[in-house]
Amino acid sequence: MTTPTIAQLQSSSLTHVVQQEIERAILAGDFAPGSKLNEAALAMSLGVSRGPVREAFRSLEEAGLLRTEKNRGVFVRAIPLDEAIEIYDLRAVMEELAGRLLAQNITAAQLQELHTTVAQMDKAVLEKDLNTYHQLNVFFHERLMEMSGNKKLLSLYKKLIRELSLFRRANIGQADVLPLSAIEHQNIVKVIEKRDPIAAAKALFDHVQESKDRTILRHQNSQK
Amino acid sequence: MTTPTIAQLQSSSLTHVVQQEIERAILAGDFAPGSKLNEAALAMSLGVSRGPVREAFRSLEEAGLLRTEKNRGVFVRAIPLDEAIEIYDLRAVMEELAGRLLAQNITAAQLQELHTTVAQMDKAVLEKDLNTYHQLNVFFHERLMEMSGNKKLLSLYKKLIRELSLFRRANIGQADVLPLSAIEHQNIVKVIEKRDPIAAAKALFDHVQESKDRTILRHQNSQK
DNA sequence: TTTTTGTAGATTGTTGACAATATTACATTT
DNA sequence: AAATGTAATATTGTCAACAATCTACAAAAA
Repeated sequence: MTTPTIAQLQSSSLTHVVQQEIERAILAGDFAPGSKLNEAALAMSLGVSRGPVREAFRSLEEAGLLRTEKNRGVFVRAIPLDEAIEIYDLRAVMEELAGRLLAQNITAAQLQELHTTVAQMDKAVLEKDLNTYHQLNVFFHERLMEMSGNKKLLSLYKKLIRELSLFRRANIGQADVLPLSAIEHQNIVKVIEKRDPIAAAKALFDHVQESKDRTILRHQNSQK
Repeated sequence: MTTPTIAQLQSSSLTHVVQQEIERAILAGDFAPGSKLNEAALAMSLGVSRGPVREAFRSLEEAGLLRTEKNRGVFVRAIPLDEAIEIYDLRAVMEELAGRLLAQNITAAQLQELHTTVAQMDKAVLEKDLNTYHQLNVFFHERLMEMSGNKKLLSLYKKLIRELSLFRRANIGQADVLPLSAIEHQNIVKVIEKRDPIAAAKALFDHVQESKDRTILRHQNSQK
């Protein structure tokens, strides 16, 4: 059992706990995009009154995870392809910025960490372990954002990724593209290590564009 | 007196109205950054109960305009210089993206509108009308984002601008830089009109960097 | 049969009361 | 005079009840 620190106790009002739990459930797929969330039922199942649930709803609505229809209720947002593409374009310039900053400021220890992560990804490719690869991929990019030192960039990036996860199967890679993706990651670390801001920015920008194109293709195939 | 349309009535729960009102008050400077907002007093002055006020607080907290301390209350956020710089860097790549998209997709009518706005800005410069220039400047950039066609880009941009307005005096330009700023705007429209995505992206990126540098300088001067 | 209308039930919107926590003012001690 | 402890007050956190609105379904009319 973990003993919460004072800071944790301070920050966790019921509203906050409820918000975290709903967010977790949405991201885990327990609440499917488009589905309706019943205030009273949710409050009951969490053992709280409707107040904190409503407050959590307002937060998650502003965060883009829920959508409210007056007098009808709140629904898990479903991200259409159009919006997913918009998010990818935004993500591309954000990662571009991170790459430029990193090529200028990254430390040796941070570079070492990136190398380790990329090596683990290569291993996952060899073992055709899709789940592990996906987790490492998410971690790699989030870590890049974090290492950039721009906290606003990181928080906005995480917000966009959360929303993107509401686009159906956006994150489920296909086995055949794993080797390609892995090579791109190797290249990203390489140009950052070279301290080449322009190349690093381009490598990350192109990498996200590739992801976007693959997502669009996959979507078109699954439609017909 | 304005009679609200049906659509407005539909969308406006008390929570939403309260949220809009608090946001307006913050942006108008009625609630200064760092100041505490009293739930009960605010509810009373708006003629509603505390519930909707609390829900509005949660939205505005997620939007980055308020900050909550458990059992102590909510405060208007004060953006430190560090964070303002981070926001400028993010804004730069977002406007860069908008410029690239616009150079490829802008219509003749939209170009005409930009020319009109820039002409009005030139007029404001001649008349040394700081307020009008500032308003036109905000409008010009927001309109660029809107014309880019990326709705996510627009909404995120507006969110960042709102937060930036909590950085003290960030938006109050100085008379002597108006001509410089105006020329930059002329150049932005020119390269978009040329349908040169790379030049348009660069022009907008550089323009935001200039704003950032001016803001930092102004901050340093006012500190000492 | 199809459409309309009306009613019962369920769900959300709002409120005021109560509990928990923090702040303030003041007395007491060092 | 400063520091500490304590009671009084004010403020936030949570809850449950009531009001307003929507939904579903059945009955009536076309």
